[in-house]
Formats: sequence, C-alpha cells, structure tokens
Amino acid sequence: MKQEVYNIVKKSLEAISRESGRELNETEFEVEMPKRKGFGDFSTNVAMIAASKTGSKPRDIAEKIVSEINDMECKIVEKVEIAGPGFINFFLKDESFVNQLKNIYELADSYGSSDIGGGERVIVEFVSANPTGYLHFGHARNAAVGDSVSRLLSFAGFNVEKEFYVNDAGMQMQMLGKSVFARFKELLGIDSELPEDGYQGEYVIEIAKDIYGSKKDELEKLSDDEAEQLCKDYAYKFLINEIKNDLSNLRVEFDNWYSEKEKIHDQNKLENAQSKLQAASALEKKDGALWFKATQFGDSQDWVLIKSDGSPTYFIADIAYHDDKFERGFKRLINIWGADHHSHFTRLKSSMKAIGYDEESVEVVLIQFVRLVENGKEVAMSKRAGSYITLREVLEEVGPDVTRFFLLMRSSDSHLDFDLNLAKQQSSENPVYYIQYVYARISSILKNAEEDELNPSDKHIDSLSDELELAIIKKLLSFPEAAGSAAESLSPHKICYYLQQLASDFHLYYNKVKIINSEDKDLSSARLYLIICIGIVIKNGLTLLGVDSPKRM
RNA sequence: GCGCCCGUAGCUCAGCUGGAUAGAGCAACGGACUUCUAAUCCGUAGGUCACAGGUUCGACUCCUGUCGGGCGCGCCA
Repeated sequence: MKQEVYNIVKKSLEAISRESGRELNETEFEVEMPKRKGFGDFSTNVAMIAASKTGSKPRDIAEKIVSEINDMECKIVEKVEIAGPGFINFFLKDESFVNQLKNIYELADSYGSSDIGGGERVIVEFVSANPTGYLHFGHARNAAVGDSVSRLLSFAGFNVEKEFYVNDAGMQMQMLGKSVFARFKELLGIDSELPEDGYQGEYVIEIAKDIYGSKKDELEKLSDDEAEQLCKDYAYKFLINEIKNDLSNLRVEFDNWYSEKEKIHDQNKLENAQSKLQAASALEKKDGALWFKATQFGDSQDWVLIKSDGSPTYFIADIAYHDDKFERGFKRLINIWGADHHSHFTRLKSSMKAIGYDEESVEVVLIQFVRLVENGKEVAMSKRAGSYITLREVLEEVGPDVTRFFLLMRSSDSHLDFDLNLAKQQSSENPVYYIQYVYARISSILKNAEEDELNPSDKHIDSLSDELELAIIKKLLSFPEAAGSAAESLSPHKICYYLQQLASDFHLYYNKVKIINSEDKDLSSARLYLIICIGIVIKNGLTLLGVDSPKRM
C-alpha cells in the first residue's frame, strides 16, 4: 500500500515536470505512516524536499501535486490534504485496508516474513561463555538477544547459523582443572589451597565430589599434572553440558558448538592467520613478542599476538576464528558481545581489514549490563566471589517466557533493570501476560464460536467498519514493516513495543464489542476472521522473541 | 588522559536512522464485573527531552563543547 502511494506521488511529480519543464521527477522523498490519526494513513514530505531544491514555497508545490493527484482518480485514495509546513497526507478508502486481511489469513505463520536477506549467509555468534562455571544472569541477556536477532534475520530472509564459540584452549581452563583438583584433594583430607585466581563457586566442590565418587582410585594413581588434566576434562564436559541445558531451557539452541581447541589450535589455523597478516605486512617483532600493527588499520594501539614465551594470545585465536567464518562462506559476521568487550571490536575489525575482508561485514551488537533488582535493591552477581545469580535460578523462578521478554524489551545499548518482583507477578503489571492473554482470549472465543456453529469467513469483511477495527487492521498491516525494521537494526525490542501496542488495541476492542453475536452471523463471521488475523500476528511476533503463545491461561 | 554506551513524566524505558501538538507501561487518583477468560477496559494528573552553542524550512534525533552515570584502555580471555 505504501508502495502504491509512493507510485502515485511519483507519477504526479513526473506530470508536473512535464508541464513546467522543471526536473522534479528525481526528487527523493519518503512516504511514511504518521503518528497521529489526523494526519492520514500515509504522509509524504515530497513538497518540502522539492521546495528546498527549487527555492519555491513548500505549500505551493504541495498544491500542484495534490491537484495532479486529484485528477488521476486513484482507486485506493479517499482524499488528499496539505497540512503543516507542507506535508501531503493521504486518507485511503477503508475497504482497501480491510481486503488486506485475506493476505494475513493466507500467509499465516509466514505473515511478516520477507526476502530482504535474499538468502545471504549470516553467522550470529553469541553467549560464548567460558565453560568454567554456570551461566550467570548477564549471559542470559546475551543469549536472548542473540537468539532473537537470529530469528529476526531468518524471518527477513537471511540464511542464519547460530554459533557458540567455546573457549576451551586458554588459561581459564587450566585454572578450572587446578581448582577442581584442589577441591578433590580436600576431599581426600589433604591440606590444599585453591589457586589465587581459582574458581571459588560451590559447583567446583560438587564436581570434585562427583570425581571423588566415580574416579577416586584412578586419579590417585596419576601424577599431579595428569590428575589436573583429568579434572579439567571432567569439569569441562560437565559444565558444557550444564550450559547447554540452561540455554535449552531458555529455548536457545545453537547450530554449532565451535571448539577453539579443536577447530583453531589443532588445525593450525593460528599459523594460517599469522601468515595472512604477514602477507599484509601487518606484523612486527618487538620485545621478543609478535605484534599486530593495528594502528595501521584504524585502531588506537598495537596488540600482541604471540607472547615472548611463545604462547599465542586470545586475540590471534580470535583473528583465526573470524577468518575461518569468512572462509566458511558467511557474508555477515554478527557478534553479540557484552559492552565490556567494546575495545575488542575495533581491534578485530582492523585485523579483518588487514587480511583483506570488508570490515563492514563484521558487526557487533553490544549488550549493556543487566542489573537484577529485587525489593528495590540490586542483587550482586560476581562470578569470582562464587555468589552470583545464575540463569538457572531465574529461570526456575519466572520461566523462559518472562525471562526472555524482560531481557528483550529494552534496547541493547541501554542498561537494563530486571525487576524480579515484577517478573514473578502474574498480573496486569506484567507485559508478557498482557500480550499472551490476547492469544488466549482469541483462542477461547474461537472455541466458543465453534460450539455456536459460527464460522470465520472473509465473505462479509466489508462490514468491519468500526473505528477500532480499522485501527487494528492498520496495525496488523504494519507488522511486516516492524519485523523488517527490527531485523535491519538488530533490535528485538521493537517487536516488544509493537506487540504491546497491538495487545492494547485488542483488549480495548474486546471490551467494546461482542465478537460473537448470534443475531448477526455475517458480522460475527467477519469479526472472527479479524481476530484470527490478530492471533496470527501476535503469535508470529512472540515467536520472533522466542515466547510461547498459550491457548489457555 | 583516550575510547564506547547512557542522560526524555515520580520509577523503568520507547521515539521508526531530521518532521507536524513529546509517547508507553508501572506507581497515584476517580470510575466499569448477571464477562465471548476483569491476567481486562475507560478517565484524570504528570515534561525547560541534562546544559550551552552550531548545522536548516524544521533538532529529542545530526555536529562541537560542558556536566553527570556505567564500562573499557594487559605479553588475561
């Protein structure tokens, strides 16, 4: 519809250009849906743009355009007005909206999807937490956003893979092994202390107990180094499994679990990355270490790739990893990172630029911190202290629907207060239930209609003439745009806002009119048809957020 | 010192990549239950968009600076 309005304006511009000899037909203008009702269904700023080009008054140009449009006799246009500084507002005929419902009904689950992506391959990497402990609540926001962004992009026609990068090769893993082994020795009654930077959490003791129960004899025969190694492997398997479980309970499933050790280190990818950087003359030896001259590629400082003791840094592994993503054929590399990693972004981009990739293909969504608030006070979540709030604890208390919605409802680059009290409330204050309730109500009405032998039908949808009905239909018709815009800007929170508005419209409508009215079967059938369409959009929107649409509440 | 994010109603936040009279939810106050599920709806009140300049037809939005809050600036990951 927007396109049709655009074409009408375009045509009138061409006509005016022909008459006056002025080159107005190349004016770039926008057609948008105005915020206010009084400004029509669509609005264009074309007159203002054209005016600044030609030096004449916006309203004069608007008058010409409008009279041109009035001469054209467009089927969908009811009337056209000039308003404010020179906006041209279009009021379309009601039936042109109502008829679009059929489109929603037929497309059903795929309504709102698009082919903006054209099948382009995209990799979304997120969470990627070190498998050295349970996921804490900060990871949950990353997980929810990453997963929802992936859903948005798939819906918009991209070919998306979700990947968890497992940091199983670094110092952290060694430390985990040492920590577990120290706890194991404690169980044997041997006096031992946790390493200085060791992991203090309760789970380390639990894991040690597991090992004590099943592998005590085996372990006692080994040297300390070997025992540490065994502890590490055991703890790793245990924790990665727990992480998978937690994510699964949050309805986050990954396509790939990409092991840094197996896929990078054991495959000589580090050397590969190093030689690519060498070929770009981006390397330098200094103080016994190998440096990447990032300053030559836009960063503010240089970075060490190989330490003076010969061991690789995390950074060179990450360069190799991202090089590998491109090698695997992905055109867009999207990373969901905590805001504390922002400096790493510049570094990574400059390295990709050095190797010869388009740095614009590497995108990062930075996630600001989550504060967990209960009873007006912040709940601490320090990992090292061992007393952090885990994703699991929150999931057990409030469930995946509320957890996900709350984590998604704010823009990623805004700090988020997660109010546990509010999340736990199953009441009107809780926006998740508010939206889900729409779906439940609709399902319930449809069930009742069936019992009354009333069937939804598009035969009489012209009778949908209530102001609210038209408002809802217009809102439904803007869903594809909302989904597209959310995908484009990698912003799931836009879907949250959209759904809250739609839910509000529906509840208002529900309170105002009876959907089922056995006195007027034609109208009822049309209204049933309408609420099915509302249900479709609610469900599609919630699915993009990874939230369920229950039929009963 | 340098870099990134934020500053909008009492609170938590939107504001579609410059548009028309600034938008929700919650909290507050007043109303609507013989209900197609009241987990709902209606009404009232609430604002110098942190501050100061600049860019232009037009700025909450873009640029510069100041103030305030968060985060980062390792041969850690």
